[in-house]
Amino acid sequence: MRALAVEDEPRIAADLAAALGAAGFRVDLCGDGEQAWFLGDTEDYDLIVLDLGLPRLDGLSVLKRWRANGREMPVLVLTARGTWMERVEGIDAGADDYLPKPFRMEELVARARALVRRAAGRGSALQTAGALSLDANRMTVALRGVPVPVTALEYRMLAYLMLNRDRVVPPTELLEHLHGDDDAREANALEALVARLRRKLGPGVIGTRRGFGYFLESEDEPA
Amino acid sequence: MRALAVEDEPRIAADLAAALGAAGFRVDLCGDGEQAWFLGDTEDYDLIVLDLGLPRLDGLSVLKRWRANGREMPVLVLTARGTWMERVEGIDAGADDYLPKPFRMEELVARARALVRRAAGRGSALQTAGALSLDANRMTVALRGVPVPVTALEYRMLAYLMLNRDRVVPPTELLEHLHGDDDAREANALEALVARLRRKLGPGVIGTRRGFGYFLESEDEPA
DNA sequence: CCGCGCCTGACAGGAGGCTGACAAGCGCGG
DNA sequence: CCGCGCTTGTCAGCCTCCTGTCAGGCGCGG
Repeated sequence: MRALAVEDEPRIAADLAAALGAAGFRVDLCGDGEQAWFLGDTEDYDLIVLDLGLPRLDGLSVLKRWRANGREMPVLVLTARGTWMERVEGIDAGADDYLPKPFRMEELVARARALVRRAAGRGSALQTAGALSLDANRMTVALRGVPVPVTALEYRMLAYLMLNRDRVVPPTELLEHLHGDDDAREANALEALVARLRRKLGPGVIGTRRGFGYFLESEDEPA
Repeated sequence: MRALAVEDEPRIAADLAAALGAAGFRVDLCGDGEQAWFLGDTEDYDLIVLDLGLPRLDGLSVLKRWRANGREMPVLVLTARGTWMERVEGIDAGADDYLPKPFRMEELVARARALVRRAAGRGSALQTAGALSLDANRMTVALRGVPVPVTALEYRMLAYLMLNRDRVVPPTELLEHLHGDDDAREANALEALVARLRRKLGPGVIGTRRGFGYFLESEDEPA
């Protein structure tokens, strides 16, 4: 678990390093805005504690640059200037949490842990098959990274096919999974569902094995 | 949260009352030094905003008497004569913060909050998602920095969604969290709650994934 | 070339979700 | 102790979007 502490005041920096270190982080220290920006942009940190008052490059600018470059690591912002405007700016710049000085070290560590915990829960629920990817957390579907709007039923169908990839799933099994077994529906309902999905996803995603059922295509095999 | 505003100029006094009131304080007004001293000495305020130029008894003297009597409440001093010497005097007299006239009301409110927070012995903890920010200590909600009045139940709902950001939360889970699991409520109660919150927060904050649940929108993804 | 299986567009019924109104519960102040 | 306002669950109506059904057409396999 790596952490970067950006703080120009040596005493506070030392305290930060000690507290985060005791909490199990491997801590890098940095007291300069430009260096902080470089480190955060090139290294992989699990957490960054960022003071706003920095030499050479302001903390808010550093944060904005990171976010502009797509860096998503959790950032905990510290500031002595706890005015209303500062807060709004910090939030807009993409801070995940905010702590005004003075603060108790225990609280910072607690908040840092919460941030890391939250970040860990992100994005791990992604399943992919070919160009298709499902996010089980957000219940969303993306094709080649482009989000595709799907309904609840459509999503469940894709999820089931994803679960049974490299296998042809019979229509009866799909219907049974999508609805209660007791519910009797015409086979055409499934076909309509597949048709609607194919219209959204395009060809080469859901394949048909005539007489057997449906399956997810691997996409890399030339049609 | 009670506040006392000591200011003899009626227009400024009215502005103070309005701003502090909007910030969640219950405000007492007072334009007289002796009365201010009496109030501050006998009532329990969480914050006092004190103008220095007062009739009958000077603001600094009032402040000194309070401190001499062991009154520890946070005092924010206002003065038109914003010289350096004045400031030192104010701090020596026991002021916790100092604001020269003219000032922006937002800054006064921000400093007032900071004082109250500091007096409470802990820093405020902000969590943000998109344009939304929650203050876990004060149980307040702000949208793009603008405070939004929410009820306790509404706050808990937002807090739970914030805790599970980047995830669609099923209605059953939300209901279970908001009330005891044993408590059986109609699903419509949740919908009504969401509707009321959306009326306060506007669109683009609480999203719906039909058939799955609710989630906090990240501000840039239009579902 | 034939037939069956699958696909597709259109459509209507219905479920899920939204909203305004209302009333009971609750705390707070007088 | 009473009254008032705020909060919140419930209800009914409405609206949107989903989804099953139907009819017809295409195409693969024989």
